[in-house]
Amino acid sequence: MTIARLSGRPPRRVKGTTTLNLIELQQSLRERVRSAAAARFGVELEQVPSEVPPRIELGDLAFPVAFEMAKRIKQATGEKRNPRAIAEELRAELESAEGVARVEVAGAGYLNLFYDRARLLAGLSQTAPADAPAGDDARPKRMVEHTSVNPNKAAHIGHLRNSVIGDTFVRILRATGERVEVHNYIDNTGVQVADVVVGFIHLEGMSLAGVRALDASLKEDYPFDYYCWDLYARVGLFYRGGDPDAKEDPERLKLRVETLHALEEGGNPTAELADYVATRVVHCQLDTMARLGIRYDLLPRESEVLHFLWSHAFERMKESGAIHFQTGGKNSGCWVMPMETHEGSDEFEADKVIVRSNGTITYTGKDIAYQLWKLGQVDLNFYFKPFRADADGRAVWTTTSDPAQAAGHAPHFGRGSTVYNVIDARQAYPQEVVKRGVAAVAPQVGENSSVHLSYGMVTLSPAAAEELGLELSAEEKTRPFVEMSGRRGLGVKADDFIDTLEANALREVRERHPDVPLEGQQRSAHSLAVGALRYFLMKWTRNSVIVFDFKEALSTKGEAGPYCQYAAVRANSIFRKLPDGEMETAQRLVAGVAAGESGEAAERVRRVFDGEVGGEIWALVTLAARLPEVLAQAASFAEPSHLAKYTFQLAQAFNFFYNRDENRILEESDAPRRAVLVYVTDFVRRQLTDALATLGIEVPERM
RNA sequence: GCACCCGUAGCUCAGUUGGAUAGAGCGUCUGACUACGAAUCAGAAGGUCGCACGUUCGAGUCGUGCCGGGUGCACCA
Repeated sequence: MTIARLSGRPPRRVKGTTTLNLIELQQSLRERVRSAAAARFGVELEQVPSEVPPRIELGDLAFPVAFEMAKRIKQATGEKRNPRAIAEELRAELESAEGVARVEVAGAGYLNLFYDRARLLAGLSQTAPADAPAGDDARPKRMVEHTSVNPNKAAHIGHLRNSVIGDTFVRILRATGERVEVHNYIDNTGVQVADVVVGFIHLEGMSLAGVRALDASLKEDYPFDYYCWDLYARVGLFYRGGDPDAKEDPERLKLRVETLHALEEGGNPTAELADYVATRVVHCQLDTMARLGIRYDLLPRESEVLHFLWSHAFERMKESGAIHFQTGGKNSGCWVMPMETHEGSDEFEADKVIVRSNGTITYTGKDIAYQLWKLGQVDLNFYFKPFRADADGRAVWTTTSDPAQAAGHAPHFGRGSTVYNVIDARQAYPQEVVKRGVAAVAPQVGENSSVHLSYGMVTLSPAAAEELGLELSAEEKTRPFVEMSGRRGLGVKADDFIDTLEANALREVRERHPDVPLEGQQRSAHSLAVGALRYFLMKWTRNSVIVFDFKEALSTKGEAGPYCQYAAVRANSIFRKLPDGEMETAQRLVAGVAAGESGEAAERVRRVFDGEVGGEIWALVTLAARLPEVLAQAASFAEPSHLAKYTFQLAQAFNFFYNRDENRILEESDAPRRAVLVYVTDFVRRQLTDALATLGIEVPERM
């Protein structure tokens, strides 16, 4: 990964040249505007906003600063100044800057800057070295929790949205130089696990040995997590006495409560069976995520939060006064956290119960405890042991209550500075409670250290639901979408869907490349399937609800991952055919022009960027150069879809460039022009490849 | 009742912390392949940015009020 970092120390300069870096250039121009505003007009600008003009003809960078200044001058002196006149005065100041060819005042008072294109080309495409490798423990650590699927069934497409958002966000943070720790929380003692355990024990009459035997007998096309998926749905039906529309039978629900209690208690046969089931399902889910290149550092388990962490966190909550014991009223006998900001009423209680009157802990309570640990606010550490190794050999760790199992060489987990929880938008309120709880217990870390990375759910179009064999009620048919439901067994299983994508992609690849060995075809098909799926889940802003439709999700045309991959593949294929040494020649030429060399060659390089076609090429270069800025923005807004949109735009711009007859590289006979085209294409494919990699998408060799 | 999210082209969605002529994809129509790879490209049609006030030099973006849709407000997770 070679991505310039935006914050911290400035990017290095290449020795012996005066190559300009785009970010440095913008900084220095901003400084010029600021000092000129102060010197000529006595206006102190705290920040100098800049923007990219809507069209390349309007320039490379614009400062809409004259409007604000006119207002300030009027406020200070009462004198009315025309924004255009102000802009005119600032213009000369900017025009003399190195790397700026000219400045125009446009519209009502925009300052539009045109860069010296040929001169800047080398600097734009110069990417700073990647940041210090992880292991630098001094840097603050970002904690990202995602996936966290209940370990009682196979993951579906809705879970994938969570994982892909989380994983992409992790990649974005790392690309901007952040230190990141990734958690996948395992709720191994919750209701959902209890329900499948009820299924195994009471519907199937199995003991742990029986479950093991069953597991061993299952075939590849119907693995353990699929079995649990169906069993879980059967248990849901069982609670309702066999009628999906009936109410749950309180007598049958007693089995759930008993089981849940046994799981929380631990150290009994039911808990052992549950542990086997949950662990096996986690392995399956990890396999699914690994297909998409998603991995984790740590799998913290609820059983350890409960048995190990809770008592410490509970003490801190009590000491700090964040919670108190209720002796009367509706919540009598409970430990509650007051939520003053929330209006209470007869119907809705304002206070949030943390510990129930029967002594058990609510989900919110556990979450506050866990969150406090992640932020290093509980004076206790878990024991850790390796869970398994990833395909690349790196260990994924998990927690354990058993000191005998603890590894002596575990990494230093926890003690993060900021925690990002990827959780769906419906849990906004409980997340708010957790955030408040953490801040109440540990005011020094405050509310800002907890970020709820919320996202809308993935629902099914009625057509998709019917394709899955669901009979829709009349009411459901009128709705724009149908919610997925594990309880009803309704959902698009992640592995099934990836299989379909791979099969489709393989068919296309085989058609185009019948000579390539099957293994190579499958590799490409896999990359394309991952590209299609990850892009599909990433192209929406987090807020929007995705209505899943098979046709749309399977499409590889238009705004889709394969479109972006295709642009990179085409660029790469040019370089496969390019004579040896031509890339190096191009680099020398561009570097020479950047260093201020004059002469006929430099002049011809300059001319490449003239005119309409030249303007288009330049627009492509500046768009490609914007990747670091986009990454920084995606990171600070916590909105990975910005990167997806940018990647698509870059691919689109490249295709536009590529399709122009004037830009056919291998047929270009003018040597300097050809060199510039080679140089630009190489830069764009590198940026495109980096952008895709940050989205978790590889560029296949062929497609 | 209270809180949060959403309303932009026929459909699905972007819109860079208030900026220039509101953009994509899909769909529709018209064109371009003995290919630096057509999973592509060029072009056309398509919008009172839910409505009304307000703030501002400037509003899809900010404020207020309506209208319409979604979600949440458990001793469930």
